Amino acid sequence: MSENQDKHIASVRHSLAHLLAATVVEMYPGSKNSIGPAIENGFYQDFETPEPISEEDLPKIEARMREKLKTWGKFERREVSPEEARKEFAWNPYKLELIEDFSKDGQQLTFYVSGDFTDLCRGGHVEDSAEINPKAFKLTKISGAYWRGDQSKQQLQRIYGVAFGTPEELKSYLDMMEEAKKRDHRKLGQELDLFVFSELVGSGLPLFTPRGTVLREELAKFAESLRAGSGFERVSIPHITKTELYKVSGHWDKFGDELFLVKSQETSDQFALKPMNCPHHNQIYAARPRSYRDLPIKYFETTTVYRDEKTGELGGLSRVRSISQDDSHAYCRRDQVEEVVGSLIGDVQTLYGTLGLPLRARLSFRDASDKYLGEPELWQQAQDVIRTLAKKNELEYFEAEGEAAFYGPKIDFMATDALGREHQVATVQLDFVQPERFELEFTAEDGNPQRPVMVHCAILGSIERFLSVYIEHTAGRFPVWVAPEQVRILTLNDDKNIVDFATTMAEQARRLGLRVTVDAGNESVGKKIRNAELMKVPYTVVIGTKEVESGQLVPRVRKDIEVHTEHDPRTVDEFLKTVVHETKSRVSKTSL
RNA sequence: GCCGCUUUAGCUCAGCUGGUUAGAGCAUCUGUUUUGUAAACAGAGGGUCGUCGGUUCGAAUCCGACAAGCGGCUCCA
Repeated sequence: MSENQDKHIASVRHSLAHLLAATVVEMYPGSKNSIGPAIENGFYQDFETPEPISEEDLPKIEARMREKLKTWGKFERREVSPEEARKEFAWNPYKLELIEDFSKDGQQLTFYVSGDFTDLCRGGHVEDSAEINPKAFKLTKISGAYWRGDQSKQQLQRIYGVAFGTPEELKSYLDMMEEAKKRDHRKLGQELDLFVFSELVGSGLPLFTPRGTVLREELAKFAESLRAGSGFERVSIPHITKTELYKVSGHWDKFGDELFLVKSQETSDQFALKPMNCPHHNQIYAARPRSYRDLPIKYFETTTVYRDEKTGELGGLSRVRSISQDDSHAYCRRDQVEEVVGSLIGDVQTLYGTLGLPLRARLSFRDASDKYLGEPELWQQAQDVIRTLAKKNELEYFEAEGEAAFYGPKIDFMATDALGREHQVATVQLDFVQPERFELEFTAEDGNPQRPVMVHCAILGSIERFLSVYIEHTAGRFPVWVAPEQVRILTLNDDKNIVDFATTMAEQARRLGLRVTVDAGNESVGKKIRNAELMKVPYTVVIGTKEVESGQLVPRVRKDIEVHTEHDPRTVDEFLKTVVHETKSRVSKTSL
């Protein structure tokens, strides 16, 4: 899309926000519109309404908008004085507040009039409302939003709409949303039996079933193997700590309200569930004197942290209160930062490359403000290193000034899923502050103590959140190496030879480390195939008299998997060997 | 946390304006059937209608509180 088209569609969306405001004010007397900009894919408008508007009212409002659009006419601009503006909007406290703000800054106030509706607005509309295609917009949802995004202020009702240049574009957008709904990881989690929530356990605390646990473990194992390859050593820490730890680290002030506190009945110490792992890992580092020769020291662990997130923000696996991380901390000398960060970037690329998720990197740097801790010279050096590595690793990247953490610059990775949606996933962060707070040291060549630089990294990030992305990306059709159930063996009937053959084959497969089940139930083959398909099992094998007699089988391969050779009959051994190979080498396309 | 909506069997959902033993499909169990690549047939079991409280002669249905779930709460006239 060209820049002009972008501009035009934004003005269409903005104009629709006006139309929406006019329609609601007309249909719900006493309503006061506040603001309504164009946003990605559409627009919204915030209202104070005497009665709550519900989702069911949207079609009515939409119909009335189309009606009004016919005679809506041109958008006419008029410059007005603050007095005039105040008079016009005496009924609307939100506009009055805006009028005060803008006129205080000496800005020229402007009205835009179209149809029978006048609004305070700085502009950016279509010239004539005939440019708005009445079939290319739709009101979608309704929600609460605070006046000026401020929790302490009046809560308004926000009505959202989507709008495009043509009905076809609208349709393809709505189809995409439909597809996203089908792939919703919460729905698939239920259908594929991956995880559950229990009211007794609490919200935001997912329980993983055997199938879901396989997913977690396979992905974590992959991340662990990359870590091992990069010289990280595994450590293990308890999930609680005295709160003292966070007072030293500085997290107490920052994370205080997200902390789950744990009370001891034995001692007077106050404990907390860990909301992050670095302070614990730091204690392992600090437990003995370190030499420059020992560095970099690299600790790694797959473990769970707990954060008391706001209940309204929880949802499925995307936002949980028990967060499993593949978390690592490397302690290194300044001259080792490049090597350490470089190898982590490589690991991130390997993992996402294997999973088929394209990456984009945001280099989050500091700006000129003084909220950042640590020597500016060290920052500069670290940011240069990051930029150099981004180039060297051929990352698709952009720099974001002011996005750095207060303790150091970082690289945030975003993955694009099969529906084109971008999700923040892996992160590599430099930290100049914690080594200081914990007084971490190593003895340098000259015998003097020095501070190490800390590098935090999570490749999967939060495993729960990653799973939500990955389930939706694959629509539950996991590659063979990740699939909770890799092979399902179906029996044609309950003939003893057939059942024995199937059972023996399953045992053999399990000894090879494969995840296999036997369906010997009293159902038609068609039904059993259907069940296997619904569970998205990659390979299904039917065992009948033919197979028992010949010892050969023709596996049924899940449709999305690309098969590189024909489905020749093959022996059980040959088949299982292929699946084992695919599992070990983490291929997603079968070679059968 | 805040606003709006939702909560009926393991799952997906019916149940009109409050009125007798709350329904269906799938799943489960039991029979029959012995099946060749996306749903065989019959029967049975299963719900204190999210929880607690209220209104009423009477509540799944109306009201309130709590819990859980869903859509949002950054985009600034």
